[in-house]
Amino acid sequence: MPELPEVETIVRKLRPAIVGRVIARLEVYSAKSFLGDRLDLVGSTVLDVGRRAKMIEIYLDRDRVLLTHLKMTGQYLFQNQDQLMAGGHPTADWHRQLPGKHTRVQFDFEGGARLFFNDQRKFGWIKLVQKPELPQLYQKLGPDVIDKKITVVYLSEQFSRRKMTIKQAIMLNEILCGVGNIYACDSLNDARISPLRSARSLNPEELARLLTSMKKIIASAIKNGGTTFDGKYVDIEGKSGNNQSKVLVYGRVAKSCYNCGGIIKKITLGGRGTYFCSDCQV
DNA sequence: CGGAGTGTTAGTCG
DNA sequence: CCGACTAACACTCC
Repeated sequence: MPELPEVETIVRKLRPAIVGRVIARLEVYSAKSFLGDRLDLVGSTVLDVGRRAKMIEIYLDRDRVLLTHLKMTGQYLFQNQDQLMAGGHPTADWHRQLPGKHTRVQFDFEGGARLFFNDQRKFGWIKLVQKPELPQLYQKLGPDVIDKKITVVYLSEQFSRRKMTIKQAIMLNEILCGVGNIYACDSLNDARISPLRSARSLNPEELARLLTSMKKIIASAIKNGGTTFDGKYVDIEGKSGNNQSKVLVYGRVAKSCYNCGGIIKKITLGGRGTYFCSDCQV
């Protein structure tokens, strides 16, 4: 269930794996997982792989883009048959049967490599769109949290009109993209700000602290290859990330806060589990 | 067995 | 405009 660091990790591994490959076959096992007209996809070449917010962009020839949102349980898994036949090492998930129970879409490339879109809960999707449609599709999205456009002045202006809590506000995609539940909780802990504060109540000094924390937490999670709980996020080889050992508060209810030793509490905000330390987060 | 919870986000309704 | 709530779905945990 990827947030920005997990999606970014997938994109970085997917790019060298599939750029230049030609789609030889497409199999859709779950109709609702593939949106758009998929005629003429066979024979298309992958030109590049990118990311916007938590979406993966697979650029094809003829100005087409396969846009993917992994939502809660989506995964891309890549297997390279020709490398195996040439004596390469099996990938980490080689024990995994692919296509499997949760495989919703399968791409076969010329030469034998295959890309699987697995998604247990079927919230995720792959959508075939035309490149010129992208700006329209992204219209309601704020800048990525790591974008230079996100400044204290920008956040202050955006939050001033909102009555919601600061935690809900930093997860709102129309303001800024890429901060999901884990990193929202952790950023607030790092910045020593309570998730229960109203967004408009933060002063510029607190906003600056929060912004620094969000960027730091996200960058560190990318460096660590993302956070894996229960195997729900894995990279394209089926491998878990390494950031779970670095998590500050998410999922650590009743454990002690690394800042101050206080006991971490769990509450619900906007229907999402929210972990924080009421001793040092004020 | 029933109910709650899960890393997302659109949509609806007041 | 805003915010509260729900649905989409499958599975695990208590």
